[in-house]
Amino acid sequence: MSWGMMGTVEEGWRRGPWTAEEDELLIQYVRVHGEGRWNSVAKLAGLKRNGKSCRLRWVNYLRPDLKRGQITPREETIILELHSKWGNRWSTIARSLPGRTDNEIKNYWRTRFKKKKKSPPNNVEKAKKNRLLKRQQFQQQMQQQQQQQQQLFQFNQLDMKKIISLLQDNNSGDSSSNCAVYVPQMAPTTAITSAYSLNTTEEQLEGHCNRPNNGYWPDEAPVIEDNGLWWDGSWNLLDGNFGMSPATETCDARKAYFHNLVTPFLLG
DNA sequence: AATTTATTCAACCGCTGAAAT
DNA sequence: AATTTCAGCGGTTGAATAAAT
Repeated sequence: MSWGMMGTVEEGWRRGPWTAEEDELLIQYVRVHGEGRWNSVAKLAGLKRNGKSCRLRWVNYLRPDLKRGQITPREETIILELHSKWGNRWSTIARSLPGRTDNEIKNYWRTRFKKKKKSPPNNVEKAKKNRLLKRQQFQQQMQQQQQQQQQLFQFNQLDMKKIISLLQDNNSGDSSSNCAVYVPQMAPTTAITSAYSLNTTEEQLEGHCNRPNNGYWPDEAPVIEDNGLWWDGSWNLLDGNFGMSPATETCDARKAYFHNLVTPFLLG
């Protein structure tokens, strides 16, 4: 089937690129009926599109919460990291990138990171240089982020100790309370570079998906990392805020924040 | 300026699993 | 319990566009 038949009706359904009018009909439909029940769109909205096509158009293009524009370097970092963890589970990866679709992420990864099948011989050297440059830039970026993370982590550990000692002081009046404090430990550098180190080859990039040997994937929900951090937190961490209150806030405000953070972990 | 080649990405397909009948 | 319907997923295609020759 070629796009030469685009827009033709086969078995009653239109195919190919959507027109502005069709988009408007679909938007109206969702406005009235909500998402879902895609197979009734044709009947209720007067669209000659099958449910599958309608759903895809909405999910990948018309949804109001979609983020337009290019993938940012930070989003790219997340994509690479999550792909190294989950492989081609695009929808899982997309859940950690609000406003981005699995299709978008899949296309992005495939066009930028998937090994090229063939390069014209005279371009081989040029391509190699470009790749090396990009890899070095990526490595440099990662190192900067790691340094930031380490600094923040050290700083936050100090802060955390102060808060904990304050809390323990507060509780010391009650000798019967046997408090145990859970302090989340974080590896100084999360494994963002795990699959993308300086020596990473493109072959490794393509086949680096570290699926467990037992062939069984960990729980899909991309919520909690091994080190106990949430991905939301990781984004903030990359922002340099470590999932905390903004840098402009006072130390007291941060302590209050930490108090709230730590209190749930106080046992006893 | 014209042609060829490479890249991007919207939209499709087949498949799977869950829910409904 | 078996069948059908539906939503969602990942892989693939090919038109449009950009870059190279």
